[in-house]
Amino acid sequence: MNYYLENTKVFKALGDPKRAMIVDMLSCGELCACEILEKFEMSQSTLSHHMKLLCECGLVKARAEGKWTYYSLDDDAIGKTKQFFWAITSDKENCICRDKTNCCKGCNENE
Amino acid sequence: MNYYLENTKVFKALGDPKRAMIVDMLSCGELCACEILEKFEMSQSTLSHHMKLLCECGLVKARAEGKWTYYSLDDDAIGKTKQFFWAITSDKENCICRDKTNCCKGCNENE
DNA sequence: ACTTCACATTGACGAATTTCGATTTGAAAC
DNA sequence: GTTTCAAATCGAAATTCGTCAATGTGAAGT
Repeated sequence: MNYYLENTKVFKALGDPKRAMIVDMLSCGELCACEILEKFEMSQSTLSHHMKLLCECGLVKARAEGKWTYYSLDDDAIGKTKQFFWAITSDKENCICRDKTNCCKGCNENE
Repeated sequence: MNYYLENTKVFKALGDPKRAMIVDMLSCGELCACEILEKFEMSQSTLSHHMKLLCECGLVKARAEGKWTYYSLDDDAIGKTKQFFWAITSDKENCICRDKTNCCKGCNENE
């Protein structure tokens, strides 16, 4: 899959203030869905949807235990995201702005 | 304005692969709109819209010079974003998950 | 003044996102 | 086996987003 498309999924997920807040809550350790839900004024189905998005972008891991689902942050994904953010905001030798080809090709494609 | 809402605007802007790519291009120095447009398959009005979003979230600065508009990254905004990302993904003493109040209040409000 | 050029703005459209209530699933408790 | 509980899934409604063609604006060139 395309480099930018893949890496921006995390940013898209963090672009919602409630999801950013959920990540903030998980940064101190694993929580189950019901514990997270207590802090918000949203329906259970809405939270479930947000958690699915956070899992799909890789930032959050889900662990089922009995009736409960425990969520926690994925350190690898966090590290990769930091790297990507650093990469696109730092000067470098082989900057794409110096790439003579039209580099938009594939920027929006799914694979 | 609310802490999360304010800081997630940058992530929302970076949630689009084309905008992330524009930031990547600007990381090596100032560029005018026409230089950016060359690299993409999008209309001029669409690019203008993307640049407006990047400016509104603070990540990009615009500088008018004659007919041209030059864009560059805002180092302060980049630093603040790194700090915010670090804050919501690192363990800390006063984690919001230990906050006994319903901390959703204001999470989605405009001020 | 008129034209041209670079860019911004407007208005419109389909696509994606956010949200909810209702329902389903799957595990535990009785 | 029935009930209960936690969470996921399924429509459906409202809103936001990405995109474009058309138009507006403001500076430079003629």
